[in-house]
Amino acid sequence: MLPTDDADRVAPARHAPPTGVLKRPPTIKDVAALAGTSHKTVSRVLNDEPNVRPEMRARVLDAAAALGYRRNTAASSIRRRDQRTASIGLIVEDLATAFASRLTRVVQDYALKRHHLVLVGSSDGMLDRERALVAEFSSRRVDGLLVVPSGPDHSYLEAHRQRGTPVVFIDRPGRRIKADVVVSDNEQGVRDAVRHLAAHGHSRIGYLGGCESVYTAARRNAGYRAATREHAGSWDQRHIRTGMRRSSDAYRATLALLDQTPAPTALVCGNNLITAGTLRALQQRGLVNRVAVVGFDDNELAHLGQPGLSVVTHDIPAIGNHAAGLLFQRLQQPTDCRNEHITVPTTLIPRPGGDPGGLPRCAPRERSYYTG
Amino acid sequence: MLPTDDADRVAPARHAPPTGVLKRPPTIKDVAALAGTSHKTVSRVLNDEPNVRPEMRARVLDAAAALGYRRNTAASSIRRRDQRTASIGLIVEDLATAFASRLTRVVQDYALKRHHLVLVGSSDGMLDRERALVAEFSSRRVDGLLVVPSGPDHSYLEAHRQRGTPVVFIDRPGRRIKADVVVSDNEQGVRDAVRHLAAHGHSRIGYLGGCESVYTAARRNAGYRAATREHAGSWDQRHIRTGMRRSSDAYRATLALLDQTPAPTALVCGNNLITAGTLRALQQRGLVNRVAVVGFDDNELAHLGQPGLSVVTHDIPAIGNHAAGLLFQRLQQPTDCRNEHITVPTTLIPRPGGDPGGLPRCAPRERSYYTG
DNA sequence: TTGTAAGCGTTATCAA
DNA sequence: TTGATAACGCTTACAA
Repeated sequence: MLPTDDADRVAPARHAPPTGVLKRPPTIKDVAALAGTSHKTVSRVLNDEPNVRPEMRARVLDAAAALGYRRNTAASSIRRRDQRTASIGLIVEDLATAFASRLTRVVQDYALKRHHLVLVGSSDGMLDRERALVAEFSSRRVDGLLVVPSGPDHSYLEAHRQRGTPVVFIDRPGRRIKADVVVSDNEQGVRDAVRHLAAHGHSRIGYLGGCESVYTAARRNAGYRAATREHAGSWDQRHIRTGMRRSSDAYRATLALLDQTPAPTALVCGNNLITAGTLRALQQRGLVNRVAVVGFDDNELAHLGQPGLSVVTHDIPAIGNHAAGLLFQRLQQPTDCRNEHITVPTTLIPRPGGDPGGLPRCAPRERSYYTG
Repeated sequence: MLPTDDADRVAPARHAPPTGVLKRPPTIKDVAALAGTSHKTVSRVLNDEPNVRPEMRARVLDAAAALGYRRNTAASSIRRRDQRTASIGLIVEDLATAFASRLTRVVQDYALKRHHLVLVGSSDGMLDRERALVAEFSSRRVDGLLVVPSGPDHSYLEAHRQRGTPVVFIDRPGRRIKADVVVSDNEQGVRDAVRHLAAHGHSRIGYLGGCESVYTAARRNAGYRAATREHAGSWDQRHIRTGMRRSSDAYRATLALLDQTPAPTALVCGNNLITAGTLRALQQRGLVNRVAVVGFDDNELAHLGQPGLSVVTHDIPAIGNHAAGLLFQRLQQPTDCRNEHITVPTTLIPRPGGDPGGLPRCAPRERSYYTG
């Protein structure tokens, strides 16, 4: 390229060019030229540094606006002392799920208020995908990481922390590493569900839960056992089934529970997949409004007023805000090394089956659907 | 800082240091020092440039691995000729919705295969938020933009295009600007719904639609009118209601339709909010299995085998892949300026109410729920 | 095949 | 209050 690097410019720099005539994004040098000052002064203005005459400041801002100037954050971050990129990484299991997308939305809103951007990735529950995403985010020099962890070992994140990238786990703790974590109160959630059903006169309350190897499932299963102990004597061990992986597992298990004598009059489901299978089974037996069901996890069905289905929901805004809050706290005070473990209460949303025609007690989330 | 910038290093550089002992991410200079070569050679290896001895290559790769080196993409992008950042921006209305999050997932997978990252933002349907997000993405120098457009004027994007950032609209065209766009075939979707109901013996098919000012709603309303013209004479104009904004509007409108004589025996709903209101009304009248309903947009209810509810769904994978495909095509051939308008067919998923106990014809999307 | 020097757009240093 | 100059981590140009 020739010494005069104006070759790719449409208008000569000496005249004030109309907006957007550059083939490439304008730089502070372009702004400086238009404002008739040095690029350092432009930098001062754009970074709200002191010691700039108001008149000069206005001239620079005008020039920047006229050119549609936007700071190149890449160039900014490599030069600045703290190397900060004003971005954080978030790894979820599957962004296409309701939990992950709502969590992401909350985190993004939190970050955007602080002029940070969120890079998101889906691990699909696979550790190698998680590590690949962390590596990708690391290339982008994210200032911090929020991770819904997958797999048996997250000690690899220790290196990132030592380099100044704080890590906060969400929904379950990382393994083989000590770090901040924000989880739902899964155990209490199931206890609330059982208590709710008992308060409505149910004495035979069945439970369908997931695998003990899954952190949240284990906590929920423990919650059911705890509730059983609380009401000792009035529960039947034959009414508990755990280890379910698919909705079809729950479908079959529900049919088996219903075939028992006496059969449970109410069922608590440990997650949405299980709820789906259980509802199919109840439908098949024509028991949809006869057997009470409390599901776990947020469920669109409940918001549409599905009769007879109550749900224990995650408080996703609280989870997201706590996690993001912890991360930004670490970003501001990198010295503080206490590992916090925050447990967020769940919410029981009752949907009594006795009033199927009524409006749902909680207004449906109008914005949770695509309405284009 | 002193001339020796090793001050913040824990181990001296002359000894091979164990992994992760730097307080900051390692640079190519760190790798070069460990491999005993120059940083240029390291760059060559990392960029797969020719003319490197295999032995040297191996030494560099070993050193990089030992240090946990990751290329700083920020530094890379500001220097490289094309200024590419290997990232694209995606603006949706609300990431917390099923449509947006599934679309985002598809786009991310497409981009990740090409080693690109996706920055996502939610406009909430507000033009000023959309512009703020575009500005933020512009600071990050995204290589291209995918936009679900909001508001009356998107000509501001012209400047970005002229600077080499291609734009592809999704779900509806941008206004006051010519650009590529990928949309669902909303009109045909409603026609399919009407045809489906007619084929099942319905002759009084009602319709509840959204506001004409909304692009997709207008197309769907037009689809119903077209279907009406196709079957001239057998339709009752009193069975169409449009302009609905909330589910409560649809709730009331449905009750009004049902109060007519003769009442419609089937209803087509223009979007999910409307479907929710309609189902509430049918529930109240005890007509859930008596009046057939076809909803528009993907709907969790349908996947759980809600009896009597069929849905017209977006083909979100096709939409996302087409949009991302168009964008990457533009990135590879910036000269090609034809504006493509791609219409993606919708899918009708029938859920006959006559077989409420049966399994859904399409397997439920097991992965579409949070199952933690 | 390898290394030196320059430069990207920005921020930091320091002199004017 | 301002600006010349260096530096960030990397890629490009070019010389060895």
